[in-house]
Amino acid sequence: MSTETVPRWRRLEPDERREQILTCAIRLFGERPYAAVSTSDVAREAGVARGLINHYFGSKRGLYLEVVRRMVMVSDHNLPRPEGSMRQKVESVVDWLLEAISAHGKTWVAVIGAEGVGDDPEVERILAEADERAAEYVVQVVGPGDIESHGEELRALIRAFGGMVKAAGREWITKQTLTREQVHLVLSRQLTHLIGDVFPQLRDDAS
Amino acid sequence: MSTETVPRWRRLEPDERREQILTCAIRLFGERPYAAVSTSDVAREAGVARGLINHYFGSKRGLYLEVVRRMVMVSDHNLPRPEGSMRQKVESVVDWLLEAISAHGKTWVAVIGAEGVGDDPEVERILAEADERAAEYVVQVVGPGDIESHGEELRALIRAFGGMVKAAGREWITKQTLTREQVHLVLSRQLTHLIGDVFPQLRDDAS
DNA sequence: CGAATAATTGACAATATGTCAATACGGCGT
DNA sequence: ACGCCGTATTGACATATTGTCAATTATTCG
Repeated sequence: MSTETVPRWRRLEPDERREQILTCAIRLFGERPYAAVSTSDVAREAGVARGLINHYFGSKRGLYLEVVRRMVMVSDHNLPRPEGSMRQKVESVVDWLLEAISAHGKTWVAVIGAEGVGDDPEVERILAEADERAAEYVVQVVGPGDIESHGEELRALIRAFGGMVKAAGREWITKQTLTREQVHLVLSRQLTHLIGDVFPQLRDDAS
Repeated sequence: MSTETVPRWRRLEPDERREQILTCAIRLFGERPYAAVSTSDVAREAGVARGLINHYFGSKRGLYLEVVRRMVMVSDHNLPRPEGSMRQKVESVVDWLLEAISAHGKTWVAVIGAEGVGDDPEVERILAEADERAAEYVVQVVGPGDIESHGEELRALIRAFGGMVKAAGREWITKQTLTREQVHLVLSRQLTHLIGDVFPQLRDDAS
């Protein structure tokens, strides 16, 4: 006769439990808009009590912010530092950008997709930081050597270019109106033109 | 002795009341994220009972969608049809884009600002339609005459370019890292390059 | 001036979120 | 093996928010 008492719930390490809840939250927030996902949904999905979510993330908003952070975070490691001609470097950078996009795939689209009205300052900050990092990397690789001055303008240009990268990514991934090769061509050419022609003129005008 | 009975509330025409509520909603949703705006807030702001919001817009989400629509809607009227050289036409189109942006100002930024994770299909649809209209207009003005074929690719390119327009707009309006003149220069040059050099090559490659 | 119409209200029910004391899992020492 | 203890986890409670709808009242029309 089995006197084994089966535990009603498993006790996990905080980091572990946090991660598990976060995984479920990422999926649900990726499928439905914020308001359509209740903390009960997340709790049920994770198989835990709803209160545990508040214990680990404070509030629903806290959980949401963590999801956003996790989704846009890019590991600073193994960032390639391509060498060679400008053309080669540009193509490498664009390749890296597209790779980052396809890696996240559908999830990525949900992240950068416009929810519409109502910009949450904190969300804004997280996304802005991710954009800034990507821009910084691009500048490091394909930027001209002499950016002691007007470096801020250059980064601003690259961030603006980043908007085109995202939009082109949507055309490729979700709308499928462009192939990856086409997107690669367009972004490479545009970036080359931006760095080689537009930025110099902008710099000269400002002098 | 005044026997005048002052009415507790004014009775407005449905269109009028709808508009009034919508105005308040636009302001509030522009200031705070969706979840941080309660229908009670909107009702209080408009000086009406909360139930009236549901009467006119069905649900909070319905009100929100209406706000989004109103914010991204561009009147199809008085769209300029600039003539002249390609350079002039491009500059006119870019001017129009920037004008549309500055008209809405801060509000506009909130609209196209990424809320983060969780793409509402309906919101997505509204924004996509607005983008499509803008792209169509740009193609009509600065597109090459012979777009009987590859017109879809061209519109896709312009929509991608639209992403850069928005991002550049943010740099100008909110971050103030670029001036309007600088943004104008960048977008004009990039659009010219896109239409004149990139698209032809893309078309030839696909032939 | 009185009745009809419809805009508007306010109360009610259902659902979602945040809080916290009580509970029970599981490691640790004996 | 066994019981103790730290703490991960629960579950109930209080509050806030949303949607519904019959009752109310401002306004129009004869």
